[in-house]
Amino acid sequence: MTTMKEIAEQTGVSVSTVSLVLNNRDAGRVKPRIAARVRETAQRLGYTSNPLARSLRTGKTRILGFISEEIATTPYAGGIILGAQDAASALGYMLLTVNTDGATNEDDEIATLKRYGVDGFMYAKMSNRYADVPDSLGDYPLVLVDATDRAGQFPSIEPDEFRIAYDATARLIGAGCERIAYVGCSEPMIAQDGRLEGYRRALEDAGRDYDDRLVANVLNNGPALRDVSDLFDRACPDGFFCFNDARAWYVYECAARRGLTIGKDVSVVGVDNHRVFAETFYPQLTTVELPHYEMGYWATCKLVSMIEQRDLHDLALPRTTAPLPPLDAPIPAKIHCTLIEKESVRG
Amino acid sequence: MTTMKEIAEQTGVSVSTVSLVLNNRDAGRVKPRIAARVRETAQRLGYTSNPLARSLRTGKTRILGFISEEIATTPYAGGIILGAQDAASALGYMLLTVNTDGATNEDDEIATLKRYGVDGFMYAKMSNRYADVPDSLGDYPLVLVDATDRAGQFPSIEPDEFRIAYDATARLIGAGCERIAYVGCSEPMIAQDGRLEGYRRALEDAGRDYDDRLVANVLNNGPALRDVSDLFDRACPDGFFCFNDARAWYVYECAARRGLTIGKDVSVVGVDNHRVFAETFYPQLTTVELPHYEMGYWATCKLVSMIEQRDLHDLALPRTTAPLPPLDAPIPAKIHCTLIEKESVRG
DNA sequence: CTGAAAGCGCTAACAC
DNA sequence: GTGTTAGCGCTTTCAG
Repeated sequence: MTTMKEIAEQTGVSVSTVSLVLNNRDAGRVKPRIAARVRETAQRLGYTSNPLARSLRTGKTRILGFISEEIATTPYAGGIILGAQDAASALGYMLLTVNTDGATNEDDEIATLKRYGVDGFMYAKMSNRYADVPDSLGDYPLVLVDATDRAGQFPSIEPDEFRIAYDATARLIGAGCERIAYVGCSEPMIAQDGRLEGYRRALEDAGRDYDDRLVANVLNNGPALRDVSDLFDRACPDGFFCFNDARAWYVYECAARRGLTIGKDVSVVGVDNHRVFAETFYPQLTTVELPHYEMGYWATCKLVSMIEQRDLHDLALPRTTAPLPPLDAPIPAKIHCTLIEKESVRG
Repeated sequence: MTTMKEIAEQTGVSVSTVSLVLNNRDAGRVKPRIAARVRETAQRLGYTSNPLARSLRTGKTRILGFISEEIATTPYAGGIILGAQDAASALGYMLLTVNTDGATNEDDEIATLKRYGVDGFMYAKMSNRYADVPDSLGDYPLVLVDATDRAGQFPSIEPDEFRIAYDATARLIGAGCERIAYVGCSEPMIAQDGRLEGYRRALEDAGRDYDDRLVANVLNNGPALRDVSDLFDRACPDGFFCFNDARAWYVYECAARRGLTIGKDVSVVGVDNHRVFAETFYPQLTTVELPHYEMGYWATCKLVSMIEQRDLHDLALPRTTAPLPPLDAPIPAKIHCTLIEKESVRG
């Protein structure tokens, strides 16, 4: 690793001059000719800055702490982290990712991240819910991902749950379904509340009555299969909007047991259906892919914008081949899905 | 953040003394009484070391670089990372995780990790295969995870593929299956080669002939379903060993279309079957859970042992509630699965 | 315009 | 036994 000192020696200038030039603070301070020579040697020697040494003076490490509680329990955590990493990489940051199982070790992990000098934190949940931000995070720049701060103190990046459900239900209506069911989640959370409301509103806007006999909110466990089975028996739905892939699987299973074919006898729109299913077994299936990657990406941009006091939308410099959809605009999923940004109250 | 300087001032000693004490290098160098007072103020002020400042002198950051190529494309990446993080945390390290999509940005990401001063690297694949280690990693401590270095230069932590298949097949034999099929992967890789061999050997050890009409090696795509379907038709298997969950799903689907019940008409042992399936729909199913968490955990221990020149098995200090299985010994899965450690040739 | 000097928090020779 | 000193790589006054 070449250092500024080496560049200074080889160019015949002082370290301070090198520092000025290489940080682009040389306008009107260093002679262009000298600056050029410095840059040239830096180039030649393949200089890259040592962010750790820099941080000792500046107090900024360009490291971001990413806190997630269920990295291992869902297949979708990866998407968020990937997006966050790409954005961080494009913006010259690194991600220090930690996992907290419940709240037991959370404060420890946060303390460790602080020791490593992170400039800010992302606090990610794997399904949109209200979250209590640990006190220890209070004095740092912080963005919530797929969650909302219950206290309204911190900004967040989350999917537009209402619209997901509204669009999904509208599509089922458009497909000619008469009895559209919603298989939701019985835990209260933003994702569930927003989607139930979107489902209801889409029905009402189409001049139909909301009928709670068509709704089954279940957990992801044994009794769920029976509950969904009951839903089939009591309401004979011909269309299903499913909260997530696990819920959709109950529907597939119940349909299979009744000899009903997905895409022919019953229509299904699910959120985050596992690709193997959607593509291989049920090509008729309509899926809404939650914008995990985009959430991670935008959350990182947001966080960096807070840290550097820059405008959020100046920061979107995707390095990925596919263009990143703007916040609050349709993103490329099989059904439009919108990302929303919630500002903090105090913001 | 309190510094050594503050501790020194408050205790009335010099910074060097504080440093000696707090690094436990005070034996016979600092008076016990003084050492005790230093420790006491450190405690009182809640001192935690600044690893970045330390690294400037020592050249060691206690940061590990974790390189993975498909963090987002498989639900299992999380398990490996989680295990790696837990081990790192227990050993006083942090993980800097980067994702490389193919080889395009790999060298960039590696360079960045080096700039951040990582002490060593883990290079993880998401299914056991031969890997070409990038040259840029050559001069660092390195452990491969779920992969083997093609050049045999670097150590690796991987599952015992042969034994997975051997045990799975033996279980099917024990369950009374007469015509046991293997639904494998048509890409050549360690996982596939080892499992096919384990399957074959288990049959032979039971005095049966290997019959390639009972084997269908497929990709995870459209034609796969037809190939598995053909397997059903040509060989009428009553037992299946499946390479992974995607392969198992083809079997479920084919069985369902023929009115066959899993666990009654056909027995299935699959690797990494998705939990929702295994537990909710097919409780009769036997699954082999790959030890993802353990791989990440042991790989980290191995890497740290190389960095610190300590014995690997002194390092296993699991912080998790469940005890971590030793290397090369049965681990708690529904079928025993063994982890093996491959030493580097030069090691 | 450029360089010398101080210092971020810490470690490690080397004096005393 | 303990303190002084120098220095890791970098930024940032402040002289000149």
